[in-house]
Amino acid sequence: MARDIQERIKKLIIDQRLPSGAPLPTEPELMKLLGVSRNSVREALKALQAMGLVDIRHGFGTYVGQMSMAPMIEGLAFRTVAGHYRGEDSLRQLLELREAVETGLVAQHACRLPEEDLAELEALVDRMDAMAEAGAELELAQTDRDFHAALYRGLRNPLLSELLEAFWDAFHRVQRDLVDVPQDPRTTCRRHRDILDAVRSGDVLRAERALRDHFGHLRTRLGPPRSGQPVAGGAEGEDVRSRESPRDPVAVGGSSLAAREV
Amino acid sequence: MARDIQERIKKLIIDQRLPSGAPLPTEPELMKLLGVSRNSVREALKALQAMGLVDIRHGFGTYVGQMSMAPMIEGLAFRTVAGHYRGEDSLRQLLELREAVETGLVAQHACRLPEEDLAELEALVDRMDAMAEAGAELELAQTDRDFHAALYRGLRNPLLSELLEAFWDAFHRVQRDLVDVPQDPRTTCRRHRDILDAVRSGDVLRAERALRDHFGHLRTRLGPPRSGQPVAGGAEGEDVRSRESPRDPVAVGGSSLAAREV
DNA sequence: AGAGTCAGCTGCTCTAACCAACTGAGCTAG
DNA sequence: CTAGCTCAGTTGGTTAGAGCAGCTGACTCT
Repeated sequence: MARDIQERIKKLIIDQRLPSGAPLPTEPELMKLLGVSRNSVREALKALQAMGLVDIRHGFGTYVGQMSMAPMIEGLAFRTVAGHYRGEDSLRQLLELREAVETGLVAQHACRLPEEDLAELEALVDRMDAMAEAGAELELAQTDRDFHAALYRGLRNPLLSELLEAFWDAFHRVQRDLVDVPQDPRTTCRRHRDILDAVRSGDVLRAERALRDHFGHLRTRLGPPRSGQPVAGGAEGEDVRSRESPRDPVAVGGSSLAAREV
Repeated sequence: MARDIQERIKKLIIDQRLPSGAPLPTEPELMKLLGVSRNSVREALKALQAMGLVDIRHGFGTYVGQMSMAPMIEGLAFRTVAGHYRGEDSLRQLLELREAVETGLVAQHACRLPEEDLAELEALVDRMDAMAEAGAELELAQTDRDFHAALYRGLRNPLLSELLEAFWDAFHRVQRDLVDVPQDPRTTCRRHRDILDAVRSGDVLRAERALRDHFGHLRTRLGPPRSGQPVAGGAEGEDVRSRESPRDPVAVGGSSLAAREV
């Protein structure tokens, strides 16, 4: 039934053609409109918020969300972290995903990048160099992200662009939290310049190779491949009726320390 | 603060290495554990459920979710439907996304598909033919999905496979609900057989072309391209403080009719 | 005219109670 | 003795009412 409430709110957004940012009915209004209690309305809204469909602002109102891929990053990052800790190769899978998509894309349109995009890429690589010199790790990463975003801007497909940026975000968030690899900024810069040069030359194969080298470099930094499959632990849940002892109470209480987001 | 509760539950899953299907503390336990009211716990769980991170079963308990891409389908489908109704080209963008990823992938590994996978693809195309003859639209679509899934199984990257299946699901759900194109089952079968033959031949370029033809065919069925950009309607929300009249109360009340999921 | 205050929205959290689904122990009837 | 039922006790689902917190806008005092 809670699911039903969500569906009805979604239907309301669809039927009214509400654009991103449009105000939704207030909680009391939704109560009367849907004929359910305040609590149910709130739970439905919370779920929709988690999916990025609505945007709730305290003391202000509820609005149609931007429908970005942000919640997907959240889910992907969590899935990756959880898998990593369970001994799966999730981080490598995520990197392979980026590699597969990006190399496929660059092969498709690398030869027809307009000059203005090339110029922007050039400027970005220059900025990366400068930041590598200055030792500004954070800004370097941001520029790295911008580089990859600019590379696929020419596709004129915002959905695709958002998705790739989402993958980038998820990967870097998890990598930053899980593995503490000593970055070599200069190498990173060089790889990106290689990619740019290859793209500028219009040589599709060379561009693909440069990109693959870049990802290969990243992959080696993840360390040796872990056991391909996880420990196959515990029959995948399936029918866990045996709710034995509810586990020793974990120390979750007041840990605002180590609130590293995960 | 509600966000904080979600984070702490996520942290609990991570820290305890809980696998999919493992039981989580009950709601009263979480209340004491986190020191918040039941209501807040429930709202956090609802949000996590929406992201597929936990699985709530009435009268049974709360469990760690399968972390599948299902919630992403939900979000993607909604985003696409909403965009479509707002005059954007969202459905075409989604199709282009599939095309870009799949053509990129097939180029990478089409030439090294093991014989067993080829045999499975063959069997699937045969089944598609049979279903096309029988006029079983639904089963045909399912087999179509299986075909595309089998095509990328050799990559041994479950994340990638799930994502592609998620794209397929989202696209077909939206297409089924939005546009009522008269399918020509035989053509669909032929296109898939072309892809299979090309892949079997080991000719990468031919495989890529076959796949691109397939998507091109789908694209033409979406009708002529809509205005590249949306109507640019209403400054993208941004700072909608002007909460004017809350809109005429939409008829959402008792519509279990037309509960077509959207 | 400008700054402060207050009433009124908004969403946020808590408490308490009851409803509904499911389990498992114990009872009853065969 | 077993098959089936019933009934307590668990779980999550829903409702109600109260008060708290953030924001806005108009009103008032300086």
